[in-house]
Amino acid sequence: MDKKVRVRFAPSPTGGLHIGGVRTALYNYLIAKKYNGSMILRIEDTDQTRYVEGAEEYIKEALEWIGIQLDESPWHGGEFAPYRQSERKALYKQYAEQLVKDGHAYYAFDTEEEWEKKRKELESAGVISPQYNSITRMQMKNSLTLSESEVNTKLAVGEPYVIRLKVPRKEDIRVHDLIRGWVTFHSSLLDDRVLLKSDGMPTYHLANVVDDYLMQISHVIRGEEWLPSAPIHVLLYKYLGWEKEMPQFAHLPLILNPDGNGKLSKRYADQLGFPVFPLQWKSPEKDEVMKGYREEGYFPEAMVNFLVLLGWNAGTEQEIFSMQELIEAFSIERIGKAGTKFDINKAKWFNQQYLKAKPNEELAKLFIEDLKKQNITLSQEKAEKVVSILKDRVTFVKDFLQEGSYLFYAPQTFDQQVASKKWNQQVVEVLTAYKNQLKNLTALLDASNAKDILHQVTDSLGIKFGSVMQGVRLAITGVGAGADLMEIIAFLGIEEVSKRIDYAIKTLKIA
RNA sequence: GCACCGUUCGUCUAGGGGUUAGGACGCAUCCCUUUCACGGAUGAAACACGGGUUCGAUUCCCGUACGGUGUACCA
Repeated sequence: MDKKVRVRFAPSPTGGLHIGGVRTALYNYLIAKKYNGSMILRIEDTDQTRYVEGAEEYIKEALEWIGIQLDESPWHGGEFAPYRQSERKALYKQYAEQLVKDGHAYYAFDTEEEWEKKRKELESAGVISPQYNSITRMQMKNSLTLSESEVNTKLAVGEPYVIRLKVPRKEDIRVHDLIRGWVTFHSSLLDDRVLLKSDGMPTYHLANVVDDYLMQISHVIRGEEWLPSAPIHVLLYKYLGWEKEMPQFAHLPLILNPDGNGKLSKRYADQLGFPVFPLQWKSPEKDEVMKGYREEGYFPEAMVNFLVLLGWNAGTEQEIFSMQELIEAFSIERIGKAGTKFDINKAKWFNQQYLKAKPNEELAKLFIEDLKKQNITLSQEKAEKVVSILKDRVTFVKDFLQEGSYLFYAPQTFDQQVASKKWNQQVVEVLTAYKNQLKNLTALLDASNAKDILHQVTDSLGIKFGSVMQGVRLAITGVGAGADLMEIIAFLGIEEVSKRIDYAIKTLKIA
C-alpha cells in the first residue's frame, strides 16, 4: 500500500446505530490498525430533518463499548476537523459550483411539485421509473434549458435551486471494488443526482466524495447498499479532478434477516427476540426503548468475534479471536461476497466461550454488579464461589442468579416429578442421619468432606450412594438438576443445609 | 420493471478441474457423571438448475431460477 491508510466510518445520527453499522465500523477499524493507519469517524448529518437528539452520543458510546478507538472524530478532533458535515456546510458549495462551471453539473429550479408532475406524466406515458436524466432534463427548468440571463436573475433573486450532476448520456462507468472486482454501470441508467440541496446542504454523494478527498481517505469500506451509487461517486472524483486520489472501494455483503428475507431489520429481530442495536436505545420522540446487546448481557469481545465472522474468515479453523489477533489476521481479500444471515445462536455461543475464559474473580465482580441492580448484595468471596460452581452452565452473567437460585433461596416447593420417583423412606433416613453427622463436624465444611460424610452415612445404613442422591438433591435444591451437589452443600453451610433437610422431610410425602 | 451484486450442510463458512467436499453453531446418539451442564466421541446434514468447455466439473464459461441491494432535495 503506497498511501497511508486512512479509513472512516461515517454514520448519520438518525437513531441507534444498527448492528450492521457496528460491523462496518469494525472492519474499517481492523484495516486501520493492521496497516498502522488512522480510523476516522465522520458524522453525516446533512439531512437536518432526520437529526435525532442523542444519536451522536450513542454512536460514541457504542464504539467505545465494542472497543473501537478513534484517531479522529468530532470528539477527539484531528487535523481535518471539523468532522461533522453540518459544520462543513460552507465547504461543499464551491465544489458544486466548480462542477457547474466545468459543465458537469447544473442549476435546477424545478419545485418538487413540478418534478412530481413531470414524473406522473412520464409514468402515465409508460415510463416505469422516471428519472431526471439526460433526456428529461431538457424538458425541465434548469440552467441547461434556461438562458444565462434567466438563470442569473433567478439566482440573484434567491429563487431556490438545487445543483444536479450532469450524467453523460452514453458512457460505461467502471468501479473497482476490492471484494467484487470491476463492476460496470452504464450512465444511461443513472439519474442526474442532486448534489446540493435547496437548503444549501450537500447530499450524501457530494459530501462523501468531497470529505473523503479532503480527509485523504484511502479506503472506503461500506455496506453493499452503496454499490449502486458508487458510479456517481466515481464520476464525481473524475469531474472534480481527483481521480488519482480516489480511494479504493470495498462494498461489504449485507447482514440479512435469519430467513434471508431482506436486510436485518429491527422489526424482524423484535419478533425473534434479539436486539439490532449494540446498546439500548431510547428514542427521544417516541417513548420506545429498544434492546441493546450490552444490556442483554453480551460481552463486547464476544460481539466483536461474532460480528467479524459475519462475512469474513481467516481461512483457518480458528473460531475465537481477540481484537489483537483480528488486527493481525484480518484482510479485505478474505471478506465474502454473499449476504450473511444473522444467527443469534452463534452470538450466544461466543458469549459462553468468553464467559468460560474469564477468571472467576472478574466474573464475580460482574455478578455482584448485576445483583446490585436487584438490590441483592453479595461478598466477593461468596460471589467467586457461586461463579465457580455455576460457570459451566451459563451463557450470560445474568444467568448466575437464575441458574443457581437454590444457592440463594431455600426451596419452597419441590419438583413433583422428581419427588414421585426419588423421594422415599431411604432418602429420609439418609438425610436424617446426614444432618446429625454434619452437626458433629468439627472441621470446616467443604465439598470433599460433605461427600465423605454422606458416603459414611449411606455405607452405615447399607444403602447405595447413587440411589439416594437425587432425593438428597431434591431436598436441598428443590429440583432434580443442577451443579455439583457437594459444592452446593459446602456453599450453603451446615445450618442452612439442616434447615432445608428439615423442611423437605416435613413437606414431602413419601409416595 | 430495469440496473447491479450474489448462490457449498438449517446457519456461518473452508476448498477448488480428479477430495471419503473440511471446520464451527445448532440437532441426534453415546461416553463421563449424583442429576443437569461442561467436556469427549460419533452421526444425520451441502456444491440451486440446465447447457457448454474438458478425459473429467461442485470448481471455468453461458443461460435459467432463486435471493439481495438500488432505483429520493435519505444516508
